[in-house]
Amino acid sequence: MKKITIYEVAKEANVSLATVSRVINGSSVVKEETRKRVEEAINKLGYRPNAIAQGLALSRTTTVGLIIPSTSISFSGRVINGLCDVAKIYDYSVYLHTITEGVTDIKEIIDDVIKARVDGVIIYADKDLDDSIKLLEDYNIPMVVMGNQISSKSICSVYVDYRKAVYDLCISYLQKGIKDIAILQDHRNDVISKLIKQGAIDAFKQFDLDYEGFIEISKDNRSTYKFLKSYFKTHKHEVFVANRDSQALAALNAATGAGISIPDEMQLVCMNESKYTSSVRPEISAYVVPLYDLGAISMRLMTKMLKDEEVEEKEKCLNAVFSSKNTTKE
Amino acid sequence: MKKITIYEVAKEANVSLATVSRVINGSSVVKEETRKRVEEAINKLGYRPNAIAQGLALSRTTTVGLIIPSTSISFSGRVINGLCDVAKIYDYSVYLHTITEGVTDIKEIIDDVIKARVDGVIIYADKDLDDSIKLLEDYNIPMVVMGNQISSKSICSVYVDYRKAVYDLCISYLQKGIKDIAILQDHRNDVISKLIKQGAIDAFKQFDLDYEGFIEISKDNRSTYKFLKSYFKTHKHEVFVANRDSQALAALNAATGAGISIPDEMQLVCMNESKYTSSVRPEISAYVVPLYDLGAISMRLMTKMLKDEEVEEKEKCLNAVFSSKNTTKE
DNA sequence: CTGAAAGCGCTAACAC
DNA sequence: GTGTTAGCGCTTTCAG
Repeated sequence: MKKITIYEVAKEANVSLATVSRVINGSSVVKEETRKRVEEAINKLGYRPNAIAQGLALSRTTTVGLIIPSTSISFSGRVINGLCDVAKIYDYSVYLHTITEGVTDIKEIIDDVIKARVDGVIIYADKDLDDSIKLLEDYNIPMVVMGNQISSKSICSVYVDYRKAVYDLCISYLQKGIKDIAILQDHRNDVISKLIKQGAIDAFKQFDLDYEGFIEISKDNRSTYKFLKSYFKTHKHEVFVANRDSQALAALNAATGAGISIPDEMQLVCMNESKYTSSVRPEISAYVVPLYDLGAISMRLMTKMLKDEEVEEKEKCLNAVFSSKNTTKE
Repeated sequence: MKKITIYEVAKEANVSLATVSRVINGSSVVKEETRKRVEEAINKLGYRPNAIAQGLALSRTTTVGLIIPSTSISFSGRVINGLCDVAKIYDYSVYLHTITEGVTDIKEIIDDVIKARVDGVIIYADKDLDDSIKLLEDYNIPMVVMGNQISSKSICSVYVDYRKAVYDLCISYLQKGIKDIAILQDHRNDVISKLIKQGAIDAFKQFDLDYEGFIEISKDNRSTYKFLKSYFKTHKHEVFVANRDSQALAALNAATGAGISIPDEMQLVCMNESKYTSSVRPEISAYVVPLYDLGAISMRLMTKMLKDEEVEEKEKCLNAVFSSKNTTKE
């Protein structure tokens, strides 16, 4: 199948290429008859407009760059689904870039998306990405940040309010007189980890208490499980909060292994429900985070920015909903 | 930051745009001094070559389309990592497309990648994608199929030999006189599910036996867990094989719930190890599938095809390695 | 309503 | 070595 261009179509339909272009873009009023003729020619020849040439002519690519840290890609599968589905609806293409710490330099990636002349960039910010964001801001390219609360002239963000979730959680426990609430650090998700901690701090402050239940995992621990296994030999808490599903699983196993009965002696809450938190026994009580929506809404926001539609909320907050299972009481 | 083109750079450096182009592409011999001058101009102006224009001029985009069924995207996170990492090395960009059954039409997606003039397409084939593949073949566009064994002039493939894995597994059990080996169907991964079944059939044939242990899950079952829960009320097997990690977890829970002790009464094997198969207790014996490699090798293969380098193996087989944990004996 | 022609930014012969 | 120029395929005024 040789490459066939707008010229071939024009010749076949006996019109000028301008007319073909008009038909393709469904623009100005083309006489019904000519349109028919052109469309037939297009079908006959199997013509597919060259998006590259269009991009060049329009200085617009209907393409967005998606930047995701490779560490969170499995976690963000559903995010990508939502994002792509919406992109499809609005006829945008998605350029995928993963950043692997130590391997891929974020600067290079930014360079790449700039070169590719994407119309916008959507970036999943599990770490502190201020630098990169500033870099992109210089290019004045519309940007949506997922997972972080931030905004500016050309930046919107969509995030899950983990802080509030933990805040509410802690408040409800504190009201029952339960104060020994431990929160496990999550190196992989700095930003979220900090938010979660903050939520607890804020809640405790309401009760005139200082929060001191944050458990730091020193960097040299090979795995959360290993760490917790020894941790639970000497510690126990009324409530234990983990961020990632795998951390919650690790906690469940380690605690059980150490003879701590869950939920009787210790309650366990995971901040990110997944099919795995409900695939273990006991099923882990967890917050259901609207991942698909996170991606979908981010992309929708992007389309709005690109069409210069008004964006009512530049920092869109999504709520995580608590789903009580069997690692918490009542 | 206004858009700055090769012309601006040329003017700034006091050379013609051809020279700038040469410098960018590190091509022909440019006098060291002029090169310096041009590079300074580039830096000063913050010039970034327009990949779109380059693509047009070269009729080559150094871009590959990646097509992934949205159902397997979480599963394929590591695949994507491998793929992107290698893409980065060879300076290719990745166009991501997810296909959601019932929502996105595969034909539309093929249309999109054609329009985008990608240099090649990498497609993750969990279902039977013969039609789509033929469609792409018409365009004579280099293609790498992941997860399926197939090849032709313009098609290579990288796959994991699940058939052989199961074959070996069955043989080893049969040699011990264990014949009651059940394999659970996996609707989500048709192709693999069939391969796994085939492996058993082949193994049993070696012992002059017909294999009859394939468990079909009728489509109307809401979840594997629900299905197995009632299944294990009346059934029990010496060995139970599941494909996906979540199916294995479901089997573990359902069986345990039904009072079947694992591995004593029933051994359990999962065909796809994940952090979750080893996050439950007992840890599930499973095959470690080189997902990262699957993506990395596929991309590497693609770069070879695109450079017309010789491809020694058009159907590259990857091996899954059995990792014995606590749901199997010895 | 349709055609002619000037770009969009870059590459690659072909001259000089 | 470096500059000139003709495209790559499409959109978009501007005429007609």
